[in-house]
Parts: sequence; structure tokens; C-alpha cells
Amino acid sequence: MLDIRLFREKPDYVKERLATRGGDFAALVDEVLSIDKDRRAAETENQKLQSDRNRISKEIGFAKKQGNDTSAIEAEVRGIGDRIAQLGKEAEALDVKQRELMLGIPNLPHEACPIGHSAEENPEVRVWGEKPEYAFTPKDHTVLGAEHGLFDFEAGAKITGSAFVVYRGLGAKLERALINFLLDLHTTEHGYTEVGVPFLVKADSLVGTSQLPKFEDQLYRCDRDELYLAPTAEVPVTNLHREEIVKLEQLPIQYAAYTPCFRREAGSAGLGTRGLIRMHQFDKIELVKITTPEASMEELEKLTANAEKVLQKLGLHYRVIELCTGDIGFGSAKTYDIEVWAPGQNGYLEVSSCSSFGDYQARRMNLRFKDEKGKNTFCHTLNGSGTALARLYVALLETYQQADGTIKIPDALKPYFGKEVIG
RNA sequence: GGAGAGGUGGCUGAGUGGUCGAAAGCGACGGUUUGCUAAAUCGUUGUAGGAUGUAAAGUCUUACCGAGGGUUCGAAUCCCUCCCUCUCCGCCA
Repeated sequence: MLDIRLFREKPDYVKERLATRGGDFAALVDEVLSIDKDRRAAETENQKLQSDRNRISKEIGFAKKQGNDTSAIEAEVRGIGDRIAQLGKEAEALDVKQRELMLGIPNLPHEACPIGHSAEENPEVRVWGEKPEYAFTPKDHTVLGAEHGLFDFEAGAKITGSAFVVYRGLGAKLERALINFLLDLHTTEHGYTEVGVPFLVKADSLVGTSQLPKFEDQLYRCDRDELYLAPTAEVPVTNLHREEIVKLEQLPIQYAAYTPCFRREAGSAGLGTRGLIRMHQFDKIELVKITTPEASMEELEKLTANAEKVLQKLGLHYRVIELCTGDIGFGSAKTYDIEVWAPGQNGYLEVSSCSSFGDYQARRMNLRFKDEKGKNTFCHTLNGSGTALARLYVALLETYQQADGTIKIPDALKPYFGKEVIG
């Protein structure tokens, strides 16, 4: 959520920054300001009446103690009470409306975020490694998976539906090996604390990290218990500190978590036609940081480097791109995407998206710290995949396939997988 | 799922209708004193809004005692609903 005071003080700046995302937010900003003005007027009047009532009620208390008759004055206050109730309702309605609108307004892109209209304008930041060369035509991971019996889409479809998969045998073990390898890497080399969190979350948590109210369609919901399946560990992990005032010495807080992620992918064309690349359920290691405003940009660089380390250790070619203002996510102020090369796809796959949200999420979830002067200040929140598993799995199979049809396991993973080769 | 107990400020913990935003203690911060890994003493110490005003401050005011609703001139206190925690029982990986 954005700061309403910024709207009041610099409405043109807010409109201008929002416009870089594409679309016209000017009317919406004006509407919010208009409601804000009415809301404050109603509140001010209401508070004046409340003040009157408090004063007179005290007088009644005194009078009664002295045994005086107070029925006349009580009747008068009763009238004030009615007006307070009415004005209170008006102010409440305006407040609800204002909050609703504010929750639907995306974050302002950071000044450092490149201006652009769409994904085509995302600048490439750096490239690591090179596209591997093969003396044969590299196979798609679905072919490799079928040949070695690693995973089974038909079984997934039978027990749940399309775009769900069952891993089997070494295929299942490879997934587990990756999870352990990644968690160990981030906790022992990068200073993150591992957390195991619930996969089901309440609506408040989703509002906090800005999946709700705007992206309800993308979420699996359990109506009976008013819970949602987490679409990313960002939700339960960042919300660990919702409604808290953390100590300055605690920052930066750094968490790493493994969770499955559940996404309805409503409106996605071609879902299920590309193997493991886009699934309704996939595993992910998520990195979350909570920092001071001063440190957040530097921490974003570190976070991205931590995610890149995964691909470096596994010897996978990748590139880092920076998302332009027209392509960054709803709550993000600045985002790097890491894309790994998948030879069987002859293309790059997004395996990590590392973002700084500034204080946007922190405002939504009321997450603050006490600064040097003892003032409560909103934290900055960041997160990034470190990394998504299914696509990493795809890149791994496709990159390390051999002419004889076997698949090599990179050195870093061998201790976790227990074998040097599949097949 | 059943029975009981309970949720008050950073913590402990008083407070059952009116000068209660809330005693006391602890902690923290500041001062004084003494002096040595400390004690004594005095003071300060919640959050979020609104109005006014500003260089900053200040002043006035509202709300908040788990959440929401109700009764009342007036609610931490009475009533209702819900949430959470603890203990015991049941069930269970």
C-alpha cells in the first residue's frame, strides 16, 4: 500500500510514477484524494461531537454523585449520540472505500527501475556461462523423463487433474536432492535461517504481501475453512512478522524456506502443453529479507547473487534481466529475473524473480522497526526464488543429457543424489 | 470434537459502570550521588489518527485493555458472537 500522505503532498509525482507501469492512474488518484478529504472532514466533525459527549458525560457523573437530577441533560446527550452514530458510519464507509482503492493501486516503480512498456524492453544485466554445444539434437525434458521413468503426467492427471505431476524413483529423488542442496547452500553459505511454514494461509496474510484482493482468481481457496493455498512461500514467510515492530539489531532478517506453491494459472494459454514448465503445483525454495529502507537496494543485489549462486554451482548457463516499469509485478519497486538456459526448449526459463517491495508490503502488513531515534518506521521487504524447482529440474535434465541418453549429475549435487548418472 | 481456565501497556500484574489510557513492580531511557564489573535516588517512558501550526516543536482532540457487535448519558468493567492460548478428556500421523 502506498502512503496516503504522499498522495496529498505530491499527487502529480504519484500519477507520473504509476503511469510508467502503463495505463492511466490519474483519475484513480484523484478519486482517492477526494474520498480522503471527505473522510477527514467527517472524522473531524465526529470527533468534535465525541469530545462534547465525553465532557458532558463526565458532568453527569459529578451531578449524580451530588444527587442532582440529570434527566434533561441526558436527553440532550442522547441526541448527540445519534449524530455520532450516523457520522461514524459515514466516516467508516469512506474509510473502507479508501482502503479498498488503495489496496488496488500498485507500488511505485523505484527510480532505478528502467522505463519500458513490456517484457521486450527488459534490459539484460549480465550473462553467466555459455550455451552448451551438443553433437546431437538435445531432447526435451518430457522425452528424457519418459525414457528414464522420472515423472508421470498421466498419474498426476488421474489423481488430481491436468498440470499436476507425479515424480517417481530417481525422478522423485532428484527433486528431493535439489531441495536439500538449495536449503543447505542458502543456510550455510548465505546466512539465511531455514523456516518450515504452513502451506495454507489466511486472507490477511495474502493482503499483506499483495496477492489479495486483486489476484483472487489465481489462488486455490478452501471456502469451508476460509483458507487459501499459498501461491509462494513469500506469503507465509514474509507474514511471519506481520503486525510487528522488530528491533533494529534484528535486521536484516533473512529466511529461506522450501514449500510447494499452488497456482490456478487462470487465463494462462497452453497450460499443460510444456511438461514441467508451468504447473498448478510446483516446489520452490524462497528467500525472504526484511531490511531497513537504507539497506534494501544493496540487499536486493545480494539476494539476486544468492539465487544466481545456485545456477553457478550446478554449472547451468543463465542470464539476468531487469524488469522494466511496464513489466514489474504489482507490489514490486524493482525486480531482477534470472533465466536459465534449457537446451531442449532452445530457450531461457525464468527460475527466479528477485524483488524489492520497498515499504509497500510492510505498510499493508504493518511491519515496522524502531529506528535509531526510537521512531517506528516501516521496514522494506524483499524476496526471490532461490530457485523454483521444476524449471531448474528441466534445465538440469536438458543440459546434462548425454549422447547415449544418460543424464549426468553435476558435482555439487552428487552428495545429495547419491549417484553420478541417471540411466 | 467435549469440559474448564484465561486473553490488560516492552514484560509481570491490579482494576466489575463515571476525574481509568489505565495502580504497582520489572525493564528501558535521562539526571544526581557514590564508586568499580554494582547500589541508592529523582524523573521520563504505548500506538495510530484528526484539527491547528511549524524550520522544528508545540497545543487541542479522537480511538485503541484479543476481534466484532449490543446495552448506557457514560464500558477495560455488563450482554452477545467470534478468534486465540493453556489444562484435562477423546481422536489421530
